[in-house]
Amino acid sequence: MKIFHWGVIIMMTKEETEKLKQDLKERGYKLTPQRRAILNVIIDNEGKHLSPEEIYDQVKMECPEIGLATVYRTVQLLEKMGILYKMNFDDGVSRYELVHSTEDHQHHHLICLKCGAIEEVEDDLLEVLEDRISKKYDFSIENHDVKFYGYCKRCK
Amino acid sequence: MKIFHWGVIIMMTKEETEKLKQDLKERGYKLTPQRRAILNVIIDNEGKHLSPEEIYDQVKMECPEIGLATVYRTVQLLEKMGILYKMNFDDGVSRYELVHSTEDHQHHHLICLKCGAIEEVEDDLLEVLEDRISKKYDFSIENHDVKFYGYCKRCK
DNA sequence: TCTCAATTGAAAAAAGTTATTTTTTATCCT
DNA sequence: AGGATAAAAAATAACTTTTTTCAATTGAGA
Ligand SMILES: [Mn+2]
Ligand SMILES: [Mn+2]
Ligand SMILES: [Zn+2]
Ligand SMILES: [Zn+2]
Repeated sequence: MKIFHWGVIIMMTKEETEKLKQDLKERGYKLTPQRRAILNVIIDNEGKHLSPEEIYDQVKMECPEIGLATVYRTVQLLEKMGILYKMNFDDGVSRYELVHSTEDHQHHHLICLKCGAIEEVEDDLLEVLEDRISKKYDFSIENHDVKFYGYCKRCK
Repeated sequence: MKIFHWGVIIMMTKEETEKLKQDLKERGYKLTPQRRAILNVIIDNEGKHLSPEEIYDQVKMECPEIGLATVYRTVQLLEKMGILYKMNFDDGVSRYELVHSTEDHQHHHLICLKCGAIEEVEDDLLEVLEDRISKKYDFSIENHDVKFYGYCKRCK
């Protein structure tokens, strides 16, 4: 297992790999080295929000012959399987992160207008607003996408 | 003034046109027929969220020789001036709407996962959440982008 | 009217993403 | 283990949206 100066690379355990293989099999998909490498990169970068290109750059270290199209195909597949969540921070690329199994709604993000840092918000706290919207607009809410733009502690 | 079956076209008044001309002049820009036509289309479609291509298609009725690049340039300019707000509904294009002068924060949107209808939410109701975030994360909030995904009254 | 910077339309380029084609491979079955 | 087969891969082309380039035009002011 490789060690980088900023910490240890986390990888899927044997059990997680088996679980993934099983999930894929149930839908008629295969577990390829490319797919494993891509998911490993995403797990290694938990907390970041990587674009396909960024994933590609990292995956090439493990798997230098991989193609960018394979990364695109894989993240789409993993999103369809509910393993990844696709996000848009209006910077011209799509970004992906692991779905946190503990949360039933997507968490919120704080985006610094100066340095671009993205911070995650633990609290949901939208129950009141969502209840009111459900009733007032007769709209059943399945999920949300909440971003706050402003200045982080370092920039304000 | 043209009348369509779904209503009357709203246009900038003389005063609004003068105000815009003044605003542009202050920044060294000109009020061209193309810019006026583009803004008129956006005003005519208040409540919708038009893409540059959609604006282009409509503007061509008034101004058939206009180029798509001019539409892109103009919406960018109007956004920079605080007249338009650029949004992203993850459908592959950017979309624009008039900034509502009455609201200090962008309003929320309800997006139907079945029919794609987009409805606007009047209530902000994020004060509690924003206060808490400001304190807990030491982050000063300037604006937000809040979307709720679910099923509208017709689709659920 | 003359000047000049701003703006335009057309075309090309860039950037991100998806589709196509051929080759390779993971999985299942004997 | 070996072979069949459907899925996935790489490579490449195509596509979509947006930006840039550039020569020609225009608007505002002197
Ligand atoms: Mn996140
Ligand atoms: Mn709106
Ligand atoms: Zn910052
Ligand atoms: Zn609907």
